[in-house]
Amino acid sequence: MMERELAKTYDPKDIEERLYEKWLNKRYFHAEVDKNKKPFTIVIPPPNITGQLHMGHALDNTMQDILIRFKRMQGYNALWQPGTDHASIATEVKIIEQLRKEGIEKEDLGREGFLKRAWQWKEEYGGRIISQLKKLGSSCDWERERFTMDEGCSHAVNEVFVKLYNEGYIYKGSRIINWCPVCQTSISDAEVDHEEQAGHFWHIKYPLVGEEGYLEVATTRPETMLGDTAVAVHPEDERYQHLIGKMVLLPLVYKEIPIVADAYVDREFGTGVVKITPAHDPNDFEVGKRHNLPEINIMNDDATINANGGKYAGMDRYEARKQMVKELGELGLLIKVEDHVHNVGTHDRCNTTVEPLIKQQWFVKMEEMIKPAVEAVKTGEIEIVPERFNKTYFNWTDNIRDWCISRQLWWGHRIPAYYCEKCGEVIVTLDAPSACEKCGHTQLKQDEDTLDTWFSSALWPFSTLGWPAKTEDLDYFYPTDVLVTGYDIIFFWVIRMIFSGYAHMGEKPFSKVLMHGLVRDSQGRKMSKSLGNGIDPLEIIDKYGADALRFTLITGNAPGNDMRFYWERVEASRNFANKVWNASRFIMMNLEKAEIKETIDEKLLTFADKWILSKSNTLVKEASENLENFELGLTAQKIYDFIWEEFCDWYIEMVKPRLYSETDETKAAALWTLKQVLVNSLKLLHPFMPFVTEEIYCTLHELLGSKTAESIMISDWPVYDEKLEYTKETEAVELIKEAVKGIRNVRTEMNVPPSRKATVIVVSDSEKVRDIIIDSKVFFATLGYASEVVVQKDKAGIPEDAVSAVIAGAVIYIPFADLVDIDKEIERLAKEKDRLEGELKRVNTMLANPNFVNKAPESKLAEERAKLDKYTDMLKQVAERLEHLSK
RNA sequence: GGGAUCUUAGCUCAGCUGGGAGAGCAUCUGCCUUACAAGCAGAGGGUCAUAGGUUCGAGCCCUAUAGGUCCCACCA
Repeated sequence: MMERELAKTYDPKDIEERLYEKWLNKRYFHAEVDKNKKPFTIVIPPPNITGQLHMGHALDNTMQDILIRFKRMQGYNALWQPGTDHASIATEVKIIEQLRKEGIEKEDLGREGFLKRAWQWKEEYGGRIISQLKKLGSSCDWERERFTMDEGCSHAVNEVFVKLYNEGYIYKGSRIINWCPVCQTSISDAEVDHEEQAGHFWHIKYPLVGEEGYLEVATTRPETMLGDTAVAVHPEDERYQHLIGKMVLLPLVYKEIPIVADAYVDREFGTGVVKITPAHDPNDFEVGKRHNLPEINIMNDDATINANGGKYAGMDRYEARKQMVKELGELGLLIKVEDHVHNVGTHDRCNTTVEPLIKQQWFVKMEEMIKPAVEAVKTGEIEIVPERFNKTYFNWTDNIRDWCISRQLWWGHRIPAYYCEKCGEVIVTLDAPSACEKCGHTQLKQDEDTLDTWFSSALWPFSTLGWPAKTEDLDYFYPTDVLVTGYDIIFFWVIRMIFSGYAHMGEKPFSKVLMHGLVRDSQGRKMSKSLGNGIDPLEIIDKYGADALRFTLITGNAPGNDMRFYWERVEASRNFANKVWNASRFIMMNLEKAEIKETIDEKLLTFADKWILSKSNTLVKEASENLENFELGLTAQKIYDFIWEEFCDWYIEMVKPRLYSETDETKAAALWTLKQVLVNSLKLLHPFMPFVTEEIYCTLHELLGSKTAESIMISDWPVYDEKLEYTKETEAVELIKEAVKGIRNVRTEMNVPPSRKATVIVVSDSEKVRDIIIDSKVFFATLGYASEVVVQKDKAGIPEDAVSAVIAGAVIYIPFADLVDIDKEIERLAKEKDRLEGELKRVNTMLANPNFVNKAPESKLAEERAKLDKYTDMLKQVAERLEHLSK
């Protein structure tokens, strides 16, 4: 008796949690250095501790889990290294929000107090996303879970900072950076989104000094006038050449500023005159450097005008703009205002318009460091899949600018730089120095800033394995094998990990990068909080099970493409899980009454058995290859098709008569084959649907009294076996399938219900075909509702009123007497005739073309000739029938 | 401005190196057949965006055009 009664429908709820617990308890996810095995390593893109599992995570982690489970079964020492990211700015914003609700500002708490609060927050919520990943079935080695701000990772961060500083790659400089006035911190270029906004183009008169006239300057940000230190024209612009070197009077500020010549100016655009505000525009900053112009900062950190703005001081940037435009108008200096659509930089977190400001910040010099990273992708040492993302990658690396890494935040890795309060010496060291290296003064102050959150994630592939210590883990698992992530994160993370890998490990961090797209809603929109169109993966798991969710995310989607989410697709996946469940239930119901041996004598196998074994074997080959190439969707589809169509709809149906018979001597072979193919299929499916496959696998082996098979996830991945290529048997079954389909088709067309059995007469002049039919009469009875099967060489004795199905090599007659509608039958045959004539025309045209005959490969030629014979024969049969009936 | 990508059945999408158009859902017909109605059997439905080109042969390769989506970019 079966120890566990299998329910009629698959209910994931009963099962998933129990199995996950079991996997954890058995430590199947855990990997340790084992020199006898080859490693296969994936590092997780660490989710933010602020995060809740969303569809993107679900997709990303399902893909990783599929790969890691596949490789683990293949015998690799598979390590999936998990962890979370402190998410500096995201978390800090969250905590500030929380504090505000309590009426507390972060400054009230002070740095210490705030950090204490942040750590509390991390303890409370940081594990949430991890427990959600577990619900998905992720087989991460949780014993190795890391956090970007844990001791080891922080140590790695400091080590890297000090190293790069000493090598001259990290420098502190006064440069123009992107400033978010709301978050009150600098941000990197990658964190700026460009948003097209409708704005205005103000044309303003800048009067010439010492002569009549003015220069017309157009600007989108009039308030920056307060910081103008020059106007620029193109050196070869004839309109203005004579004015170069002269002065204009800056309106409202009443200060004389020079007219400089710079090739940066586009003569064609606007008036060909540009106001230069070095402190508030990155281009102007460059121009200013070239012409030694003063940099006047006119803005406070909250984007109000500062003391340099004279009477506008204290106003918000937009308020000042309004006021200044008004005054310019009154002074008659405003020529015109045009509507103008332009790109405005906004902060990707809070959507605030970013202000370019000159600030003292820390930077990483990129020019040299990026080189190996470019080279690696160019030479294919690192392969991005799909390849088209190479362009995205190079687009960034080719235009790389120094990376601003300092942030005016508290939650994060504090920059390990110390300033002597007496002599101002900057000391960058791993441990806080007790005295100034230069003057011996003991009052030192650590830099207030923290590091960009991506600074630590850039080190993730090796910091999690113990770097900077030379650990065995590092030696064994690094470089990792594949990185799976969304294409939206190439700049932030992928590139930075790659150059960091080369810089600190002297080696690439991973060999392949597998990119995936976004999960969108059913209308193709990005899922977002503000739209409220997000779908909670946990809700899907709750309703349909993790397997269904996983399968949905993987199928029907090409690598790197975005996908739309439909509940109907989850339902279809759930239905598939249920199909697998029920097929297994059926097989086990039969197995429990029988004794199954491990191996079987090939001679006992019928041709149907050999056919399905052959098909299953082919699937093993294709699935393994496709997985190797990261074609996850294609693999899933093939497994689905095989299980549902070939195995369930055909093989299981074919095998039923043998199972129900007490005397059939091939019954054992049928059971053996069922078990064999089922186990094979479950294994192939396991990476995609880990829970249902495990449950069935264990129940099955329990039933068979096996002690060894304790979990499918540590079982061996099936291996392709040449011996299982049964070509002859496969051909035979394909013929049977054609015949059965023909019979079913004819019967349905004639509206004959399955309850009405009928004699089937198969006529073929091929002995081979006749033999196959004779051997498979039983299939005609069960699958084709035949009461009797007659096989003959010619048409002798065929009743007048028989309907017929023509297949390659045979004609199948079914005499129905009363039920046959001759007109309908003629119509049907005429349609078939048309079809065959069409096919023949195509084949004939091809074969009549000397170019085709001469140039096409021999195999293709043979194929077409075979078709010619086949269709000619079929057409002849159909035409004969038609003629016969038309009489 | 540069780049990527998409346009295939009513809907959402597959279609891997060019060799007779596929799936899921939806629609229609018949079946509660002792694994599964979350199922079974059958059917209908597509000049593969348009125009050229390469090729014996193009949904697939090349060029152009139209429309959609996305990324990057300092035109003030």
